[in-house]
Amino acid sequence: MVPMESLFALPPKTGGRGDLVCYGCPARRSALCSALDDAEIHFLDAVATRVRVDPGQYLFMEEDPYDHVFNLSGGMLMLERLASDGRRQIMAFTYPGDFIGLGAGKSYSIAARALTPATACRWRMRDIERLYDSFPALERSVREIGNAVLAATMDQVFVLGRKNAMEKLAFFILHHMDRQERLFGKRATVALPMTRGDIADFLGATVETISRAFTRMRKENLIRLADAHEVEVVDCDRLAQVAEHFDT
Amino acid sequence: MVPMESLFALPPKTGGRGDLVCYGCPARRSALCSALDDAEIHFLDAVATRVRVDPGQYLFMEEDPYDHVFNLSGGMLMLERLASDGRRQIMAFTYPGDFIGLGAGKSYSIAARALTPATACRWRMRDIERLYDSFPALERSVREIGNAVLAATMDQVFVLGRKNAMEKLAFFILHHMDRQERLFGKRATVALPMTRGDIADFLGATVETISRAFTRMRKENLIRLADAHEVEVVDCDRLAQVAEHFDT
DNA sequence: CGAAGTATTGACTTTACTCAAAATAGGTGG
DNA sequence: CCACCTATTTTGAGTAAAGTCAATACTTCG
Repeated sequence: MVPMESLFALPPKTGGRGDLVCYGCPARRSALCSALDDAEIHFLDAVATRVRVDPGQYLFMEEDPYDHVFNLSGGMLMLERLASDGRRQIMAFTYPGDFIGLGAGKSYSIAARALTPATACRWRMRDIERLYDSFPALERSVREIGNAVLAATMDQVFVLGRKNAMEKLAFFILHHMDRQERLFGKRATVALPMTRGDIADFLGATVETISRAFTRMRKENLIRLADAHEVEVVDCDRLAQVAEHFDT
Repeated sequence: MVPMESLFALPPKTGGRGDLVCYGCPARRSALCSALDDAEIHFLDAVATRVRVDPGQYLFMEEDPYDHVFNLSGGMLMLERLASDGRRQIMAFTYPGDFIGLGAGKSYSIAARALTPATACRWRMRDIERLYDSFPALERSVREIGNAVLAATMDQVFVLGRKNAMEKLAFFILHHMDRQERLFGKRATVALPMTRGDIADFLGATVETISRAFTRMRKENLIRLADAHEVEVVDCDRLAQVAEHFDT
């Protein structure tokens, strides 16, 4: 079994080619950075700050003034919203290459918290907006990222509004399998570094319901669990069917 | 009681000033169109088609090729997603001035269906994208609209994932009160032209649960119902408290 | 090794769903 | 304008899925 840590490895401090960190960055081909070519990327690099967050720590919190955007280069974050009475909703789990900081208003409406050790590039909104003027492709990329994030959020709305516990969890596992295949290639297991509570707060359920759904999937031989955070999908097609429709 | 129809009145066929429909359009100050001034707006007008949809009819459907965007000028639409087994999730109810057509991929991921008689401006995506090159402010507007829509969709995620029936409905009524106040000014009642079933499919519940929540709010004197589609909010602050937290 | 956090399981409760029926509203044609 | 038909809304009664509370097992990490 490949240790999960290795999947979310942090990027090297220096690039492989030339002198720019960007050249060797695992997020170089991400939706944001790929908008600029190797000749242009140093404009983005010049106004970037590299930040690092340890598990459990926040990249930003809900009330922080909304004046920076980020591109995750290594590790995994979760974007969460907390209500005054303690109820929590997780909006997304983010992977290397993901752009973070889409929003409106004067403060963030979500907090970004590290699930694994993570590194990100940070830009002041003002600097990014100035770059939009020089590189329209950059603004186009951000707009398209926004469209993709919106589409994913609408998927989540459907799942939360209209799916039961088994369907929700099947959707969740398949989503992460897909993301991890794209990033790391096909592998034996799906890594789920978040807790059962985190999954519950993403899917609009309770820890117990999620735990029972895992157990049920295991018993019905849809998945195998090496440990709580390593899921082997036994029958992908059948799991996809479950995600589509499951009745008792 | 002001008839609901009048709120969603369709725009006049010709503008009030000059020869451009845009000049007299109720959506002239909308997030999209206000990106261009009176001198520039004719570039947008030149490639626009005006379309009209009757209640129950579709502006576009889920499978249609995704190659047009719209700006609603009059009436109300709902954006809905349908699953193969008949389950439906409504993503939004749109008001005059709303931009419609944010998304990703080759076909729409939602359908847009008229709730009242509605009119909209339609543009081919290709034409709009060409205008982005000449008017960066237009692309900026669309990007910002996307951010606002994403924020609203995240609110919906929280509501669906973490709120009970009474909280959901309180949130829903207050949302539409707010939108209608902004558009039409403060008025005695909130117009809800959609059916109970539509509300249920927006809030991730059933018709019966929504109907019972309305009845309960009426009995607790939070609202009064002239008829099923005209809600008078008796105590706005208390309704806001209910939206925040309600227990039995 | 012990402590703390996390995960699972069990027993019971509750909220919302389902099915069914009655009441109400809306629209059409006579 | 009224009667009838249909769709919508409301209400009731019973059920089921998920929530709550509590105990136990398992991990991780100092």
